Amino acid sequence: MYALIDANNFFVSCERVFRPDLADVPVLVLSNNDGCVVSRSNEVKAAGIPMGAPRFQIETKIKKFGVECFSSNFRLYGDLSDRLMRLIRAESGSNRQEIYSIDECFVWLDEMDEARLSVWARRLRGKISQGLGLPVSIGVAPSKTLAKLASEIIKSDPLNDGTLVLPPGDDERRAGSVREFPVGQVWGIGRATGAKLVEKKIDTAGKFMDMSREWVRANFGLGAAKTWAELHGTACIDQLEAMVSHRQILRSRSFGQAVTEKEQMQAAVSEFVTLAAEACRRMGARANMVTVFIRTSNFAPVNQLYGNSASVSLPMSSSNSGQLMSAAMRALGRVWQPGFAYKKAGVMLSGLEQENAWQPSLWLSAAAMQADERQSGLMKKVDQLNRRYGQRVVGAGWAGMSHHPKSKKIEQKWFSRATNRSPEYSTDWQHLQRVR
DNA sequence: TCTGGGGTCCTAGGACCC
DNA sequence: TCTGGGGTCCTAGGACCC
Repeated sequence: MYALIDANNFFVSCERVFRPDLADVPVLVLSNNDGCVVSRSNEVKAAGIPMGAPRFQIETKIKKFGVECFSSNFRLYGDLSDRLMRLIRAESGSNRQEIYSIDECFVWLDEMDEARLSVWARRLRGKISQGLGLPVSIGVAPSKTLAKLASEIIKSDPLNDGTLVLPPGDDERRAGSVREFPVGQVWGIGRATGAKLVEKKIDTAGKFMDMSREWVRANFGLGAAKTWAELHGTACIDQLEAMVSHRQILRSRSFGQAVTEKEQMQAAVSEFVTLAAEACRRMGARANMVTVFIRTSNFAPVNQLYGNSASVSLPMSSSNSGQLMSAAMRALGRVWQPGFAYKKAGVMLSGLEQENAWQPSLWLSAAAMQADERQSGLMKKVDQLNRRYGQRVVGAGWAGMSHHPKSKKIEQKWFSRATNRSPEYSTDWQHLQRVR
């Protein structure tokens, strides 16, 4: 049996943990750069503000309903997520948890009777509420897709205790709320497949389940066929699927103001390289390819649209900020075109291999190997310093520096806008909540 | 008149998830 | 004026081999 534990309106709930005065106030959280809505309280949903709406299109509703708007505070959400996952792990045993996203995880359970499963779920939900103040929905079922569906059903029903168990082989129960569930909202059925199904008059999970598996496979591919089997109670999404090591690392941002100078773009790209390289080292990996992409606004007039990317392969894989940086700068040089107003850029590391199992080139000299080891040692020290004394005490290239290496001051136009970011209550001593 | 059978690898694009 | 930031997997088609 699988349990899915899913935090309700996660980012909004994180803000409310430290702002109990907002418990009954409509609250929303905006994406980076204060661009789009990424998390909504139930009141905001009820007010008809859709997920992903750009802020400037909903100004009147924000005023009308008195909506409290937060800029995103990912250090806060990340820290509360860590605490949530640790608490769940402590309650369910190690090796039984699979973290699926920042706000949800699966837990693998032994088969018990329905009543005991239900008690287990309610107890866990209570502990999370008491320990962290976060509301969660818990679905328990014989497949991940059904567990997820159960949590969705129960989340939208305010009159229950936030947990729902779908026991194996219980077709009677599934005949009700599961069968009526809109097919387009089933995990694994997205917009495109959902629309095609509805066109064929298959608009609920039940009608989808009534089709033959062969038909689903032939018309919608392997993914949809797996979803079909999972809905029928056959677990076929691999237990460890989400746990395999990462295949790529991407760091990108939309800019607060458009960037038109190459030096500005270099500063931004070097910041993204630094972030990506840190993430790479944190997961004990090395990369052998660096990709840089830059682009104008998607909403720019056609003759002012431009976007391009370039990749540079490294002679040997690396997690060294300096080496990745010089590769990224070469890639940027290939795609940079003057005369455009750039709104976004990013850096991707791929060809990842594990540090303890990386494949050096056959022609690599002993001296080069030694140099690589020295560089790795240097990076470890840099990471330690930054962890201990704060972000970017030590950096490479232009990362996070307000000055160009040639000491020419450059304005950091590309920094994201964040007009209403909450404090880092749980990760920064300076931001500790004051109790009066 | 007739035009094989069996593979691998890479890439771009689409679809999906949060 | 203003439109996010991460990821994964599958599929089709092209290029190549014998």
